[in-house]
Amino acid sequence: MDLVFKALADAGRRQLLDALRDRNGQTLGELCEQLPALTRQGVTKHLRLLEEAGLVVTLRRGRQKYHYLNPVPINEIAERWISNYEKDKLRALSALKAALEES
Amino acid sequence: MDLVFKALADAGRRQLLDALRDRNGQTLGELCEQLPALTRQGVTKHLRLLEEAGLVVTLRRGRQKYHYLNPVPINEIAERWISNYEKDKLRALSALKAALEES
DNA sequence: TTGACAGGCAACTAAAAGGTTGCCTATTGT
DNA sequence: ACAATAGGCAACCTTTTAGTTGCCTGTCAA
Repeated sequence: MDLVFKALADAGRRQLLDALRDRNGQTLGELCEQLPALTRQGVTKHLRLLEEAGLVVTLRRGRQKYHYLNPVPINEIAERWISNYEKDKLRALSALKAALEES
Repeated sequence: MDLVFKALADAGRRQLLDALRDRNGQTLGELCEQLPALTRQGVTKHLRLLEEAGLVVTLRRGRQKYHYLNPVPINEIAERWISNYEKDKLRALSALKAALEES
């Protein structure tokens, strides 16, 4: 769990998660194209952390490595924090927000 | 939003949030008792980050400072990640499963 | 009004994290 | 077979972050 929070703490890694959300199963090279600010090795490091945190699952095939988003740990965060922290109030809040946006 | 992730990345800060969840409105001194591993100044630093992230709201009265948990940013995380990721969750999982089974 | 209590500020140290360069391995296509 | 492609590993540098110590400010109560 600690690893998940650490992994989410970096903007570059969140960007990688976003990239995988937009298109799942990308290779390292493809992901690098979407983070031009970093070198390939930099991206590799981020992906390793994401993988260790269980947020990304990889599949090596031939000389490419495909990366897949695993949403389960994020879901677990929600379970922990949201359910603990005034779930009722928040439900009321988002209900109110939805109601307001509806009109 | 970046600050929220950074703030949540540290185990000590999450511990502080837990302490406030268990009993809201604690003073710095009270919070220090629950983190005996840290000095008062260390706890102060953590609380400042939590406050900057909007996760904790404070109220100074006399010589004490009361700390209150603000669950809204955590809810926003959930809104962002869960709603986005949850939506794709089944698709991602089945894509992953299909990819794994293909080989 | 003075001492004790609650907390704040600043400088410093140590450890961790982000990022790079350079080189190595394995796979694929010609 | 060999050149090109996809990625991995390790050493290194730099910045950030966690934590400390030391001292200062404001408030309350005797």
